Amino acid sequence: MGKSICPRFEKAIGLLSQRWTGLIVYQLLPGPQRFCSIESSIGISGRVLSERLKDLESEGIVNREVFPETPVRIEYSLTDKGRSLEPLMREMEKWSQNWLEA
Amino acid sequence: MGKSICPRFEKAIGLLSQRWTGLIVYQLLPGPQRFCSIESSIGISGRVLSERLKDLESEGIVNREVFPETPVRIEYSLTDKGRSLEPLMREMEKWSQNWLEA
DNA sequence: TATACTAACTTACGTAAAGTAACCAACTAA
DNA sequence: TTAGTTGGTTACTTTACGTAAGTTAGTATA
Repeated sequence: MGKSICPRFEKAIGLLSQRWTGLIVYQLLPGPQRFCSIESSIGISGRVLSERLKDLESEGIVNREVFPETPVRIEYSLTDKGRSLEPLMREMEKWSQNWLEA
Repeated sequence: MGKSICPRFEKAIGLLSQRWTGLIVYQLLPGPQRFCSIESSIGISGRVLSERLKDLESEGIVNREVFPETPVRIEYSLTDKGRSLEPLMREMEKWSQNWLEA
């Protein structure tokens, strides 16, 4: 009954508590990457990566750019909204360094 | 192949990208809460809440204390490790305020 | 001409995680 | 004796995810 949580916060945590979403954003922080590169670097399946990238694009967090080369190159990058998640990611890095063991 | 992500970071993001984990921690930030209170405040099912609280306890993030009253009262609270997630939660709050619509 | 190669997906199918609802144990109050 | 409380668990259904094969478009090779 006492659902007193801010709906914006709930949406944010809903986004980032979806499997892989955080890692995809983290992986794009240094710069644009293509599909196969993200796929192999974080170990996600192509099926789910495709799904996540569409979600993130529709949320305005990720941008998709097509380069009609051969074979086609498609680059995914963070929008301003996506890059603004960097402080959060840095906090996560800090926490993991301070509180988790190697 | 290029799995260059720090294993500690991967573990952290693995924890927080499990559904409900973030909301449970967030809900415990102000202080101890009992099972039914967490359940109703975030809208999680009892089955999964029970599962998550066990996980979080075994990760040293949440503490479980039994008060043998009638009916029994069980309080869940954050450990130091759990409370250390507060900066991350605050960043999430900030981001949601700045970038998501109501 | 036919076969093969690449990137970026999509489809079909099986397994794992989560939601729903009913039930249980222990204790007390009516 | 019946009912009510908290903090669960169990059985079952639905949704999410993983795996592997197939698709499309545009070359390049034999």
